[in-house]
Amino acid sequence: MNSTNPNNKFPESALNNVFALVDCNNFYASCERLFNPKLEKKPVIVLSNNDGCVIARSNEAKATGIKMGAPAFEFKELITKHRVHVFSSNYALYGDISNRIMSILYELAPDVEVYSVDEAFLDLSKMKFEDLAAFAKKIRKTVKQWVGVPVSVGIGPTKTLAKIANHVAKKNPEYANIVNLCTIENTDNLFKTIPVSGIWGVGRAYSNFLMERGIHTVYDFKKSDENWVRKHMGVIGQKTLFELRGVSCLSLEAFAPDKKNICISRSFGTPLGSFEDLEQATSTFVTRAAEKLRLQKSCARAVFVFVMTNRFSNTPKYVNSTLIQLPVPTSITSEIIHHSLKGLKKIYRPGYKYKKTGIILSDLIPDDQLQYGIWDDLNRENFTGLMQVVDKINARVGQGAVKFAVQGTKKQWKMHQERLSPQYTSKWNELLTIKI
DNA sequence: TCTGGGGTCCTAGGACCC
DNA sequence: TCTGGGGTCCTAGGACCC
Repeated sequence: MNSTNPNNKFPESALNNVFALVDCNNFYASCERLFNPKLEKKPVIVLSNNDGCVIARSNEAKATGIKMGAPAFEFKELITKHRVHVFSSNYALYGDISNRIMSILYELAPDVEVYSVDEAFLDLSKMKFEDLAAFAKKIRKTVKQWVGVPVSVGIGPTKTLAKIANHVAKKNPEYANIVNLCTIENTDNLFKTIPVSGIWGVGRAYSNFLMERGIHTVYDFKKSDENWVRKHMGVIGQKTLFELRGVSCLSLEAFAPDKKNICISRSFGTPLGSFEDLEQATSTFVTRAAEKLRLQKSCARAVFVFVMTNRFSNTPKYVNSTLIQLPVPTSITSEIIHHSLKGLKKIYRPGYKYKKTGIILSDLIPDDQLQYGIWDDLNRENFTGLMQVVDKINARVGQGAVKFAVQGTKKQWKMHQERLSPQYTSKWNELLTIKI
């Protein structure tokens, strides 16, 4: 390992830090409720693409026994029996609601790290200790009042502890969605009641590993030997251990770094057999990925293309992929499509029913560090200008307003979304109308 | 019938070099 | 009869997150 790797170093002590984690309660389900108040107190679930798996559940839905991440068809009976309201995922809606919530947090707190669509860390180190509880209440109240989504707030001296605090706040109604570990007398007693799997950074594999060795709770893990943890869980596990002991190893990252890979992939509603259909899907994926690429002002040096048949069915299976080095780092959609389709041709085999394909743009570099090849005969300036115009039109008129011919118009590969709610906040013709 | 999508980081081990 | 050692780079795979 590189000796300059900063990951080996821990601050001596960081007890003066205070972090908060603000996390939306059952976010997607709460978003669906916003425009549909009849759903209050009713079980609500949201499904993944193609209406496949359960990816969000209201508390009432959790109580019915519907499992997170499991295929929806396994719960058909429960859904009917408990009259669960089912929605296809509506990412345009959730993204917009998320932006509104985050902008409130930016307004209320000095330093914010948007960690995911429904979570943000706040650095409250500069805030007076006695003001923390009131501040957490203010966050909850403001977000609820201005946007309508309930949130939970966990506070602690490290990010990992703030995560745990949030976990406790959500699981135990008596805390009313706010837990501040800094003011709890004996956190060890609390930690004895939380399973080790509740720790941020301890997933399924590690929690099985730990439980087999008698480490069942957060408390057990916190008391584990540092070197043993380092040996079996690497530097990340060691950091987690330190964080649980109150030593801050993970700082607030206010600025999201550029992506190192950009991936677009989809499962198809109906499996595809023909090359033309896959070609249309693949070029559409490249188009979206290249938009994202240009948004962060990067160019890709390679593109990875993959295809696969349904891994669950008994039909003939085929999985293949190819990595294509682009002759010149580029963000020009047509150029990346050209190379991707060459790759697709290489791995396509007729006779299979393809369930999923995708592309990954990789080896990304900032677009101001380009080195053009000597034999490059493409007029890059013209194409870059064209891309800017296309991006502008699509941003204004709507995604896909201007397309490449190869993307086709039939969209054979479209998803199943039988229970999609309207884009209440981001499409003019789907705005909510209220009759008075 | 029906099983998501998009990311990151770390580590071990092989290739290669001197 | 002998068969080094240290370093870098790359990749695949495994872990995690939401």
